[in-house]
Amino acid sequence: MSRWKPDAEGRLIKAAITLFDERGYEETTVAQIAEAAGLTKRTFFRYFADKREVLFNGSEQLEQRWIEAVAAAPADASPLAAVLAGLDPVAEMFGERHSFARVRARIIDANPELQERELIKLHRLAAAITAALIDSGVAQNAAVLAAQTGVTVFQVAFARWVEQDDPAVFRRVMDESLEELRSVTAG
Amino acid sequence: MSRWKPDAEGRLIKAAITLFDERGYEETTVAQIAEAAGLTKRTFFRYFADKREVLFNGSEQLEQRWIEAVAAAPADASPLAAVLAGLDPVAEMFGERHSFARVRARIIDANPELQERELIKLHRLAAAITAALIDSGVAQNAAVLAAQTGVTVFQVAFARWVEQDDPAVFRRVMDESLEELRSVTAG
DNA sequence: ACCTCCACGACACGTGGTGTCATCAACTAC
DNA sequence: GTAGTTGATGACACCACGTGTCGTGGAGGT
Repeated sequence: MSRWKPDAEGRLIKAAITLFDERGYEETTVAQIAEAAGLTKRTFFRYFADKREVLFNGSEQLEQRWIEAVAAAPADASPLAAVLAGLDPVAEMFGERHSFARVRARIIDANPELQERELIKLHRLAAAITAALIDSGVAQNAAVLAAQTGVTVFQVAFARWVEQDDPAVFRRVMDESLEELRSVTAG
Repeated sequence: MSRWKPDAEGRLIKAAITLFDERGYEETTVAQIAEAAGLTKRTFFRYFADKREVLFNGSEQLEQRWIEAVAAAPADASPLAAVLAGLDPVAEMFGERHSFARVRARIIDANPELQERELIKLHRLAAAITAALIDSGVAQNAAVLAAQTGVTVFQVAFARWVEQDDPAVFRRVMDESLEELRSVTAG
C-alpha cells in the first residue's frame, strides 16, 4: 500500500479546472484547489510554478512534439511545409480532450492574467520552431515568418475546434484554416 | 502652497525605473518605490493597477494616437497604408525619450512577467487597429493582417531604435524595417 | 466663516508564493 | 530482518502584492 494516493498532479489539474469553472478563476484560492485534491497549498506549488501554470500543463509536450516533427521533415521541404508537418502530431494530442479543452478555453477567455500567459506560451512556441528551422539551415527571416504562420494556423484552428460540437476532426479544421490563410495572403 | 508635491505619477515612474535598473525588478518592492517618491504603497496602487503597469504607462496614449491616424487616413488608401499612417504620430512620441526607453527595454528583457505584459499590450494594440480598419469599411481578414503587419514593423523598429546610439531617427529605422518586411513577403 | 472636495496616509486583511524542517512509507544493502 | 537512505508530502513561518475602509487637512468655492 502506497503512502499517498497516486497522480497528485492530475488530481490538482482536475480540481483546479472544476473549481475555476464553477466559481471563477480569481475567486478560487490555491488552498481550495489543494484541499479538493486532498493535498496542501505547499504541494500545489511543488507541481506548478504559479496558479496560472496549472492550466498550461501540456504546453511543453506540445512544443516538443512540434519541433521534433520540424526537425524530422525532409530536407527538400519548404520552410512552411516543415512547420506544418508539426500539426499532425499536435492534432493527435487533442483527440479525447475536447470537453476539457472547451472548459479551459472559457476560463482563459474570462481572465486577462491567463491570456497573458497564453500569449507568451505561443510566443515561445514560435521561437522554438524558428530555432528548429534555423537549425535545419533555413534563413532567419524565412524561419521567423514560417514559424509565425504555422502557429497562427494552429491558434485559429484550435479556437474553432474548441467551439465545435464535433470533436473528432481537429486535423480537418486545421486544414481549412490553412487554406483560408493561403487565399488571404495570396490576394 | 500646495499640500503635496506635484506630479506624483511621474515621480513614481521615475523612482520605479531607477530602482528596477539598480536592483532588479523582482528585488524592488512597491513600498520602496513609493518611499523613493515620497509616497506610500497605497498611493502607488491608486495610480497603477499593479506593479507591472508602472512600466507601460504610455501605451494608452500610443494606441489612441495610432487609431486616430488610421481613422484619419484617406478613404482610397490601402489598408496597410492606413495602418502605416499611424507610425508618424507614434514616432513623434519617442523623440526625447531614448535613454529612458533603453533602460526600460533592458528591464523588460530580464523579466518574463514583464514580457507577458508587453505581449498583451501589443496584442490589444493590434486588435484596436483592426477594429479601426473595420470601422473604415475594410474587410475583416484584410484588417487583421494589415494591423498585425503594422504592429510587427513597429515592434522591430522600436527594438532597433532602442539599441542604437543615434536616438534621432526613429522614423528612418521604421522605414527600413518596413522595406525589409516587404522584400521578405514578396519573395 | 463655513462647506465640500479629494489626494493622500494609516491600518487591517486576504492571497500568492517560498524557505525550512519534520515525517514516514518504500526501497536498498548487508 | 535490521539499519540506513530516499523522496513525496505536511506544518509552519514569512514576505510581498493588492484591496477595502476610514481619517485628515489644505484648496477652492459660496
